[in-house]
Amino acid sequence: MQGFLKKEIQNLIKQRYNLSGIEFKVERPKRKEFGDLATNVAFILAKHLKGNPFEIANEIAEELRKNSAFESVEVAKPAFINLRFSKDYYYGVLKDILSKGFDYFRENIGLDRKVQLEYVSANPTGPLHLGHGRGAVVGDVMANLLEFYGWDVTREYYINDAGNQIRVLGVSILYRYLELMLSLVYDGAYSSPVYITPLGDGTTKKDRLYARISELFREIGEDFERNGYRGEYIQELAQKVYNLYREQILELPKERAISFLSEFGLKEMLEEIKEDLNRFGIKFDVWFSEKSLYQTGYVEKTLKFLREKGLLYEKEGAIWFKTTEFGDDKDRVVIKSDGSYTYFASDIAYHYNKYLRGFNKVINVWGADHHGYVPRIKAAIKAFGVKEDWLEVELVQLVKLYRNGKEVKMSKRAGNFVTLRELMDEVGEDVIRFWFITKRSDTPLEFDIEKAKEESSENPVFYVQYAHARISGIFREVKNRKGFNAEEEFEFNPLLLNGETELELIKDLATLKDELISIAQSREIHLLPQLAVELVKKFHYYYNHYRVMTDDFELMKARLALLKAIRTALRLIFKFIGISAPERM
RNA sequence: GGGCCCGUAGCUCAGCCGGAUAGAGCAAGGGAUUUCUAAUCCCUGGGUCGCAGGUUCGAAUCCUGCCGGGCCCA
Repeated sequence: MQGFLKKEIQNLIKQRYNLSGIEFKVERPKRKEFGDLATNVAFILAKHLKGNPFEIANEIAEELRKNSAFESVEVAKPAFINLRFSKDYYYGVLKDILSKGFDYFRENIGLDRKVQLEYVSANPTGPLHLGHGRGAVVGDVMANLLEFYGWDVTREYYINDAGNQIRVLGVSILYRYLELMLSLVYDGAYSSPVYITPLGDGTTKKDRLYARISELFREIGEDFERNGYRGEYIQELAQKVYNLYREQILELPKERAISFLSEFGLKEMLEEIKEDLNRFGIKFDVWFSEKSLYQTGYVEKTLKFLREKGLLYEKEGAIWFKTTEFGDDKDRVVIKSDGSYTYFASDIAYHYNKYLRGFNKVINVWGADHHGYVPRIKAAIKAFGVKEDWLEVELVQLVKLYRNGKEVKMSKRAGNFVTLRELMDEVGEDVIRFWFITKRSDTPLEFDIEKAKEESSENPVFYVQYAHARISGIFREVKNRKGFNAEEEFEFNPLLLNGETELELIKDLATLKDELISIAQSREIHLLPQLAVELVKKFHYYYNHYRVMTDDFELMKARLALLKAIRTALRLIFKFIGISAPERM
C-alpha cells in the first residue's frame, strides 16, 4: 500500500518537477482524521525547489486526486498530504489475502541473494544461558523474516572448539572425576578381593588407585582452582565418564586423559546445546567448527593472503595484522610469540571462508560484550577488498534475570547461572521467545521469572495467542451449529463489512505488509510483538462488539472472511516470532 | 584515561535518518457477560522526554557540554 503510493508520487515528481531519488516518508498517521496514509513529500520538495511547501502540497494533491484508488486527498497545514483509499481498494485487499494466504504478504526483496546468519555460537564448555537464548531468538527471527522476503538464508553456528577453553573443560571434568573416584574409594566401592588382595610389592590395586588419584590431584589442582568451570554440569559429565569408563581414565597419562575428556565433554555439551535449541525451535543449517579451519589449512591460507598483501609484520616475537590501515585504532596480534594463533586469526579465516562461499550478505549476532571486536573484524573484511556493509553485526545485550524482585547474578565460571533449559521448564518456550524480542536487542533486557509465570493471564504472549484461539473457536462453533465450514474456500460479499471496526481491521491488514517488509529490511524485530498486540487489540474489541455467528448467513460469511484474513496475518507473525498458534486455550 | 550504548508515565519499554495533540503494556481506580471462550472489552487518572546551551519555520529526535547508569579496552 505504501509502496504503491510511493511509486505514484515518485512518478509524479519526476514528471512535474523533473526530480528523482527524493527521499520522503509515507506513513500511517497516528490520528484517524489525517487519513489512511500521510506523506511529508511537500516539505522535502520545498527544500529542493526552494518553494512554498503548502503550495507544492496542493499541486501534488491535485494530481493524486485523478487516481481512482484514492477516495480523498487532502492538504493539511503546514504541508502534509493526507490520503484515504477507497473502500473498493480495501475490499480488494481482503479478497487477496483470502485467496493468496501468506503469499499476499510476501515480496521478493532479497532477490534470492545469499545471506548467512551466524548466531548463538556459544562456547561448548557449558550449557546455554539466557544471553545465548536471546541471541538465538534474535538470529532466528531475523532469519525467518529474511527467508520469507526472498533471501536465500543459511543459519550457522560457529563452534569454538579449538582454543584453550576446551582444555579447561577437560581439566574440569578430570578434577570432578577424581573427586568422584576418591569418594568411591573411601566408600568402599573398591573393596572386593580383586582390589584388596596384596600384590607382589606389598600394595593393593586399591592403594594404587588412591595413589594415582592423589598424584593427578596434585598435578591439575592448581589449574582447576584458577581456571576451572564450576557448574554442576561438570559433575554430571564426570559421572557420565565414570559410568562409561570406570577407573580406566586413571590409567591414561595426564595429558591424554585431559584431551580425551575434552573431546568427550565437547561432544556431550554440543549434544545438549543442540537439544536445547531444538526444543527452543531453533535449527541450524551448518555447524561450523573452528578446529576445521586449522585442519583444512584455512587459517594458513588466510594469513598467506594477508602476508602477500603486505599486511602482516613481526614485532616483539609476535605476528601483527595492520588493522589500523582499515580504521581500527591499533594493530592486532594474529600469532602470539609462543607460536600459537589468536582467536582473531581463526575469526579472520572464518570470515574469509564466508566470503569465498559467495554470500551476498553476512549477519553476525554477537553478545554486546564483543562490541570492541567489531572494528577489527570489519578491518579484516576491508582487507579482503569487500565492502564494509557486507558484514552486519547485530549486538545483543545481556538478559538480566529477576526472581522474586531480586536480580539473579550469573557467572559461568562461578557456576551460579540459570540455564535456558531451566527457564524453558519454568515459563515455556513461547513466553521466552516473545519477551526476548520485545525490546531492541542492543539494550539490556530485564526478565522477571515470577512476572512471566504468575501474571500469565496479563501476559502479552497469551493475549495475542488468545485471539488466535478465539478465531479458531468461532470456526469450530460455526461448523457445529450452522454446519458451515469456513476452512474451505467460500464466496462472500465484502460490502457487508462496513462497520467502523471492520474497515479499520481491513486497513490494518493492508498496512501490515508494508510494516513487515520494513521490519525485515531494518532488522527491527522488536516491532513484531507490537504489531501483533495492535492487531489483536482491535480484534478483541471487534469480538466484544460485533457478533459473527448470526442467522444472517451472508453477513456471517463476510465476517468469517474477515476473521480468516486476521488469522492468516496472526499466523504469519507468530511464524516469524516462532511461537505456536493454539486452536484453544 | 579512550571508545560504545542507555536516560521518555509509578514499573518495563516503543517513538529518535527533524514534523500534526509524545504512545503501548503492566500496576491503580470504576464499569460491562441470559449471546461465537471474561486469558476479553469500555472508561479514568498519570509526563520539566536526565540537565543546559546551540542549529531550524519546527527538536524526545540533530550538534556540543555536563550529570547519572551499563559494557568494552588500556
